Amino acid sequence: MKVSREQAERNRANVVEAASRLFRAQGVEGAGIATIMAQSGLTHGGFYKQFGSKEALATEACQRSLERSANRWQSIVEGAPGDALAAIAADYLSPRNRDMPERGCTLIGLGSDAARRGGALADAFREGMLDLVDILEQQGLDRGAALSRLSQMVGAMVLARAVKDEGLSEEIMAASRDVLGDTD
Amino acid sequence: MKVSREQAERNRANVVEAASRLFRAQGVEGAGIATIMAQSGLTHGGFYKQFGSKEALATEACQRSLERSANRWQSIVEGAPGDALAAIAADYLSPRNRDMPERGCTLIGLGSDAARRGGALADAFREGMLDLVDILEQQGLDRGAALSRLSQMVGAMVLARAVKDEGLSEEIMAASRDVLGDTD
DNA sequence: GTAGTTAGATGATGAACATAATATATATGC
DNA sequence: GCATATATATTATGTTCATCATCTAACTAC
Repeated sequence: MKVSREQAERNRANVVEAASRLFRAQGVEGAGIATIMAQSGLTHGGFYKQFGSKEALATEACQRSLERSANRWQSIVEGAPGDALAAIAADYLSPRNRDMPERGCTLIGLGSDAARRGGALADAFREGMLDLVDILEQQGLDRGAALSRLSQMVGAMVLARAVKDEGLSEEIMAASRDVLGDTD
Repeated sequence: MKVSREQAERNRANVVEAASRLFRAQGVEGAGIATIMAQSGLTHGGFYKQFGSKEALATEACQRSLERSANRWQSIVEGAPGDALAAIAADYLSPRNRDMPERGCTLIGLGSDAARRGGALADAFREGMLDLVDILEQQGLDRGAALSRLSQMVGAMVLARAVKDEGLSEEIMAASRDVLGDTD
């Protein structure tokens, strides 16, 4: 049944939002269209009226969630002007990011999907990542320092999530927080 | 049809080897039993005579390939006794590791699978990772430095693979090679 | 050299999947 | 208020998947 234009728009946004959460948590292959639509309160059939393909949805979801990360980082910067870089690292290397992949950083959640699937998804991934790099550079880092700092955070979170050992994972995060704490 | 004991053992090892390659390249979900068996010159049916489940195969494959990584690192150490840490980083942060995921580092290839699936696969991942950390510690790093150094390498490779942009990916790898070059 | 064991082949099962065609009900344009 | 456009539902399609039951032929042990 038809639905008001605004409702339709809201529905579409909800689908992207649900996809962003489910893809981050389970990967693009792991989450099915039907599940995503159901989580948005819709049935799977209408999907292709709104999105060209699963890939297109994944691309939009990636875009959206990296945009959110950038906003989050920006507000950390505004909240901690003195030591923004360390504050971002501390926020990133936290149990929240480790234990809630569906709300955590997309660079971790979709990194392997971008690498394997390439295409538009990888493009969105790259652009979103570069926006994060920009934020780091605005804190006085040169490009190389920004890239290596981001790599440090991403790698620590990949490992912290993978080891499934509370103590070790805390050790991993702490080690990188230490390295990133003193603004280099 | 039955096959000699040695041949059977060789077949089994081939299956693990093929699985290790395919899982790294396509993820545990992305590679099917039939494909793995076919790549080993077998049909899919006999699989469950040799392995309890796909998960069990993934665990063995993970173990095996991280063992190989440790061997590779060890031989780099022996080949470059002066600057082993930088040599390991240079070997790791290379187009070879980026462009050939099926032969590249398992921490990258199976990181998200370990995080998402947990269980025995995550255990194997953790133990294999700790063996790599040990090698770094044997080069004079304390535990924290070893963990953060490994995180740096892993994160850079995750991003270098994901961006699908030769120039940027080289920039990412170079940035981390720089940071890891001067033995800290 | 025969008996029994077993590695692997064949084929089946049922679930999940992406995609798509058609149907339906409702909102919007007139 | 009527006609039309369209957002979503229903249902279908064909594929792929992990797992498993059954069969067969060759190896090993006696």
